[in-house]
Amino acid sequence: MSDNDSYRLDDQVGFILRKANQRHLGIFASGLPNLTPTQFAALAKLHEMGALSQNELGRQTAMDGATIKGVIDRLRDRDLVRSMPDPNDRRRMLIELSDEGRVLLGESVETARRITRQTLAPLAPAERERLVELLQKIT
Amino acid sequence: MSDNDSYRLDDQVGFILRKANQRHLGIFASGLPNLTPTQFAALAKLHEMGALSQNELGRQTAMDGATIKGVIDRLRDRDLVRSMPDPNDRRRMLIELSDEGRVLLGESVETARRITRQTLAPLAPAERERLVELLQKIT
DNA sequence: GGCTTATTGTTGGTATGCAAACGGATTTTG
DNA sequence: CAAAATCCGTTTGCATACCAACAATAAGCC
Repeated sequence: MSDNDSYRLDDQVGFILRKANQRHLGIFASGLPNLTPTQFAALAKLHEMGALSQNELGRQTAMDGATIKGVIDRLRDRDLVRSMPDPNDRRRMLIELSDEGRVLLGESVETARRITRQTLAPLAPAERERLVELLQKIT
Repeated sequence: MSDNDSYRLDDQVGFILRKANQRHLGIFASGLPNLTPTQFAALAKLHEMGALSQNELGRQTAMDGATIKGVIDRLRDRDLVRSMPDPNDRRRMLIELSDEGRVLLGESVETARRITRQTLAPLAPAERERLVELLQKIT
């Protein structure tokens, strides 16, 4: 039945997805060396939505509780975000952008746009929309 | 100039790429719980190409030297691969599939195919080829 | 041959990322 | 209202990932 020799790793979507992601991470690291993609995502979401609980910020940025905690810890160590207990729910920590975080984000957004363009540079304009569309569908 | 409020994280290809990859990793972990995607990639490449040096295997599977080392160490601990010094180049370690590794790979390939199908399930057949094609281009 | 350069594998450091378990707080439900 | 279920943040353990630095070896060049 199953012909093992016909399985080519390089044709598998998971492998290609991992490589595409790798390339993007490289571009990101070159463009914004002092912010990781997840750290930037957290700052960007806080700017979009205002103060959020830690777990809620994790959901908005596709990180589980254990991961978002480390990200927030490192951002707080650099004074890019502040955290304070939610007065309405004693389980929650409210996370908000600091002034420094807002400034850094502002300085970084244009570069972030360029990173997106650079990642999609090998594609024709119509293909770029198509790729994003297809990726959205499998998410 | 740059309107910060028009930057939406959810539209950025890097963020979507990360989420798509996350979904695939979840599917993979459900289907093949005792093998990570990178471990499977290493076994599959060794089957495709025969014995390889450690670094060369890393290049074939898109892992840098530090990463492939850990993967090989864990595979060797489980006797899925063997490693031996290359007689022609004393810097190199030759890595090859063990019989156990070959058996496990054989048992896993059909599931791996299913994982690929499942990852692409939300797409129509024509879209699946298109997505893989576009991802290849940005790699 | 000898010198420079490149390659190979290793180590240490930092940062995701997920699972599982936990105590505390809140919400749901009977 | 009390018990059960859920949610919150935290910790631990494991496995990628990349970078930078390093020693040993090999390859290239004059």
